[in-house]
Amino acid sequence: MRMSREAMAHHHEEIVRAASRMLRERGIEGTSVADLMQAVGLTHGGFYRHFESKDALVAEAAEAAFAEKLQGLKKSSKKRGSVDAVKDYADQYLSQRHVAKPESGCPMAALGADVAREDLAVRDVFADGAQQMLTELSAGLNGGPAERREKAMRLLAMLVGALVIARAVGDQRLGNEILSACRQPQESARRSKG
Amino acid sequence: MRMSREAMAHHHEEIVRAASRMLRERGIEGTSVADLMQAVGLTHGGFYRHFESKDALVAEAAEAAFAEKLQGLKKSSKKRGSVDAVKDYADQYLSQRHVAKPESGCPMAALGADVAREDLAVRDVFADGAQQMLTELSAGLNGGPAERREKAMRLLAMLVGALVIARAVGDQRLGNEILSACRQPQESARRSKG
DNA sequence: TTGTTTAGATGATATACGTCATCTATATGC
DNA sequence: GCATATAGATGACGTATATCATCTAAACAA
Repeated sequence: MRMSREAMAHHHEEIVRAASRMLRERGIEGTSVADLMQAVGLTHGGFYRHFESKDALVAEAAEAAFAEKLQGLKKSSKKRGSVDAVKDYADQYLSQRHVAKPESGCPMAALGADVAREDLAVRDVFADGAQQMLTELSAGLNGGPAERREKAMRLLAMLVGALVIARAVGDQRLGNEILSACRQPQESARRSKG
Repeated sequence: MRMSREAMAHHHEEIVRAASRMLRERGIEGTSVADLMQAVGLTHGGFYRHFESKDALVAEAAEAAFAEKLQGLKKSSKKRGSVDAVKDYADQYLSQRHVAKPESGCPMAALGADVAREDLAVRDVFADGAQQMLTELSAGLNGGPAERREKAMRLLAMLVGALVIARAVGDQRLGNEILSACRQPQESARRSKG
C-alpha cells in the first residue's frame, strides 16, 4: 500500500543506513537485496521504488558510510583541535574494536577491494570520501600544505592496510602486534632514539 | 575418464594457479567453480576429486599466491641484497601496473577483506604468509630486531592500504598521488628538510 | 591380461540472486 | 469526496551457484 512522503523518506533512510552496515559487514556480493529489505522490516518488492539498481544503492550507502566517519572526525576536531582529533582517530582506527566491528567502521578497509570491481559511480563516491578524509587528516599533521597532504596519505594508507591485514589474519596475536606497531606514527623512531 | 597420476597432479597445479589469479581478480564470491574449471579446460564435475570444498581451494590458492610473492622477494634479496630488494619491492608494489593487475599482485590487498569473512583455515594461511613477508621485509630495514619488525609492519600496512585505496578510487590522479606519496619511506621527511 | 579403481564428463538438485509484473490499499491532487 | 498515482507485498522469471550422483573410459594392481 502507498505510504506518505515522510514514511517513504524514512524508509529510504533506513534502507541506506542498514545497507551501509550490512555491506561493510558482508561485502557487496554477500549482501542481498532481500536480506537487506528484511532487515528494515520490508519485503524485497519495494526496493526498486527507492533505487534504480543494487549498484545505485551501494553508491548511496558508501556515501553514507563516509559521511558518518567524516562527521565524527570533524566534530572531534572542533572539540579537541585537529591534532588531538587525528591522534584519537588513529588510535580508535587501530583498535581491536574496529577490527571486530566492520559494520560501523571504515568503508575503505571493509569495501575497498570490492569497490575496485564496481562501476565508476561507486568509485567516484570513494574518491570523494578519500579526498575529504585526507583534508581532515592533513589538518591535524604538521608541515607545509604539500607535506601535510603527503603525510595524510601515508597515514591513511597505513591505517587502512593495518586494519585489512589484522582482519584477514586469524591470529589475534599477530593482528594486535600490527595494530600497535602502527599506533605510534613517525614519532616512534625519534622516541626510540631518545 | 581416469587420468594418470602425473596428469592429475598437473591438473591440480593448474587449477590452483588459475584460482590464485582468478580469486585475486574477481574476489572469492565472484569466482565460480565452473568458471574456474573452464579456464583450465575442464568441466566442473572433476573439481571435488581435487578439493573437499571451494573453501579448501581458496586456502590452497592463497598459499600459492603468497609463495609466488615471497619467492620473488627472496630471489631479489639474494641477488641485490635485502635493502635494495625491499626498496624495489615497495616501488613495484606502489606502481600503476600493480593497481591494474590484481591477478598477479598482493593477495592481502586483493583478498584481505574477503578473507576476513572466511573460515580459520584460510585465515591461518594469511597469517603465515604475512609472517613470512614481515620476516623478509624486516631484513631490508635498519635498527634492532624489534625495531626492524615494527618498521616492517608499518611498511607492509602502508603498502597494502595504498594499493587498496588506489584501486578503489576511480580517480587515477588521486590514486597515483597516493602511490607516490607512499613511495618514499620515512626518509622523505628528512629529505624535505635538507 | 583381467579386474578394480577413479578422473573427469554429464546432468541433476536445491538454493539464491537481481529484477520485473501485477495487485492492493492508501496518500495526494483536484 | 473522488480520481489518480504509487509504496510496498506477492509472486514469478531467468540465471547462477555449490555440491552430489551417475556414467565412462582409461590407469593401475594383480
